[in-house]
Amino acid sequence: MSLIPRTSVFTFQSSVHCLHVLRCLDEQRRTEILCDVTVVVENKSYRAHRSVLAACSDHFRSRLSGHAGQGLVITLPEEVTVEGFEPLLQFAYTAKLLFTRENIVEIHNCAEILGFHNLDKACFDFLLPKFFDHGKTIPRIQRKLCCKTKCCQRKSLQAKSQSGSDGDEQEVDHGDAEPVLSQAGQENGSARSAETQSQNSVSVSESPDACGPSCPDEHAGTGYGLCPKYRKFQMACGKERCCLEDCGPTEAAAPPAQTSELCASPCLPCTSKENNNGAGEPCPRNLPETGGWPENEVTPLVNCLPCTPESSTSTGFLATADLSHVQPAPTPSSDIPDCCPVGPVEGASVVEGDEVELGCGGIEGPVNIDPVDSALPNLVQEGGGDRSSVEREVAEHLAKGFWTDPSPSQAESLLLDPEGQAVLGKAADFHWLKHLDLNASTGDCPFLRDLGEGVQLPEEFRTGAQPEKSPCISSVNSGENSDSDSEGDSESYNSERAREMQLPFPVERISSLSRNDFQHLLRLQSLTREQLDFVHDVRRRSKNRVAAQRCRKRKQECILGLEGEIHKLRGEREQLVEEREQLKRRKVEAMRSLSELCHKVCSEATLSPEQLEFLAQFSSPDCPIHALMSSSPSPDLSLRFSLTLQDQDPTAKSHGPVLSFPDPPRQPWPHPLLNAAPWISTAPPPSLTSA
DNA sequence: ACGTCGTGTCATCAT
DNA sequence: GCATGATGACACGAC
Repeated sequence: MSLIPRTSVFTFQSSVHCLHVLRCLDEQRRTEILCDVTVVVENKSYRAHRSVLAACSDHFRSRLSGHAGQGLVITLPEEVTVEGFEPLLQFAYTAKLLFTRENIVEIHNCAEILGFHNLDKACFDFLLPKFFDHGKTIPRIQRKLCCKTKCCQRKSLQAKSQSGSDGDEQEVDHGDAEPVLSQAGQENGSARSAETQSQNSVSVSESPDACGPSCPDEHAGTGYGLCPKYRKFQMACGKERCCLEDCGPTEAAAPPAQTSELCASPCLPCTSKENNNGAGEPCPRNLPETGGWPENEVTPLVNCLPCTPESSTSTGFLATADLSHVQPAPTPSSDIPDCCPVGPVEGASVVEGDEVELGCGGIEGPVNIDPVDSALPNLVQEGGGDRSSVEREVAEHLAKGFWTDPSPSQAESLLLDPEGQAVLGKAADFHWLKHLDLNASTGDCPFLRDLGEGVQLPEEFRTGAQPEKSPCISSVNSGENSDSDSEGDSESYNSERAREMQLPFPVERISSLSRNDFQHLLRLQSLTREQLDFVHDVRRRSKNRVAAQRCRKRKQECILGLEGEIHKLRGEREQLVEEREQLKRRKVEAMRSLSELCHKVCSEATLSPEQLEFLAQFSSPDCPIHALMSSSPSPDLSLRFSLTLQDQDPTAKSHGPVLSFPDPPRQPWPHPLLNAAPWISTAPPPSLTSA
């Protein structure tokens, strides 16, 4: 069927669509298993499940209620067209709405006629003006931010870390240049084909937390699904897994709740079964009723790609559009005001069919999206030729906006290199988002609105001075919400892995249990070798993480303690220095007093030579005693007492000479002078008594 | 572009 | 021998 030649896909988050159920139902619908109703639209009939239709549409619910049996045929009103109904039917089963500028109105009408739930009116209110307002015919696709920084980190980490060292892994996991879709094709070689066919789809999940850190699909296709933090371990253990495992059968087998936890949005991972549909076939889930999307038509997004900028934007878009002829061009964004970004949209999956008119501002430049030739490597490789500014813009986005290094060479290498593609997502420069008309409030944007009340467009965007980053993406990539990413990242990743391995107990117990309890738990559970390895590794990392935190805390406390001790010692030192200066001042004062006393004694009393000599020991040179001593020398005393003047301290020089005993007096105590100097204390000095 | 900081992980050793 | 804790070293992202 001619399905939406120029298509955009918006993936709406809806709790109604249980991913798992949807997956199964859509599979059944396509294979007409358990289909109990036939819907006739115009001249076409569609097999479906009445329960699904009734759940999604008031019209169907009213018409199906009270009817039983398998042969029920419902003919829709004439107002309902195939063009409008098919996307709605697809939406009912996949929660993905594929629309184009041409059919968006038709879809809107059909949705209103059929009373489709979960197609927020605001979506149309938001989309329609974007497509048709201002007299512009350029569909504007609002991007919704979805992925979390950790996703980006992980991918970029993997991209980085795996560069050069994970060649094998890359070959296995990201051998296909199309990361977005690789998830769908990891099970077998045919998956690659599916990816190739799906390359013209841009997938973006709609919920910020739709694809959290643990979103397995983020790894899909890229093969960078491994949490970089564990890459070494994973590599060592040979556990490298691509989305094959992350988004593959294991996840499909996961309970819906878990699946939705991984990807809350209806980004349904392709199951292995789906992927086994055959080479060259896109994921059946994403296929229209005809069994596959026409080559030039849209392939719905793939699962949770949008988790990360890489997947959601760069890779997603890269995968979608055949930009092989598009070259990065220095086309200023300003040159194309209100240009609709071609890139993938967070919260909305943009699937570009072939000949998608991306022209903006009157410039209509079809971007030929060949599902077959739209391999990424061609993106920048080939020359430009005649390309519209839009194409150049797209190329610029790809070349500059999606990776850090805008240099074409590196961009090319990135495109050519699977690991490089993961790096694409690392880029936070979504400058092309400036073309979005984001003047509308977040409330007007159903995708932004889904992000929660806390999401606010930056002032630049509200005022028109739009920065390089998309408000939707910026909040995700800016790391604003990544405060608790680290641990949450690990835990979510472990949880994801635990689900993949179908661990019979919650991963939280691995690290929370005591040693005995943990071993007891392992004894109770008959785990496979892989599960045991995983469990032990999780426990080891968890313990070590806590130990490292303790260690660092102790180290930090030790540093703080040492700093405090240094501060304290410095204070003590200053106090001691001050005390020393004070003692020096007192000493000088004492010497001055003594000299004065000497002057007084010499002037008032008549002393014998012995008395003079004794006093001279404790007097300064300027004391008259010295003058008297020189006039009447006493050889005996001079022998017994050597009076020396010396500087005891460099600082003491300024205070004058100080008398001291170079040697302890050998004369036995009491000194004979004591009799001559009775005012002197009879208490022997300690030095003398000890001697 | 570069340095710093925080964190997780791994390897190693000690208990 | 194994589990666990401590710690240095490394990688990585964020700033």
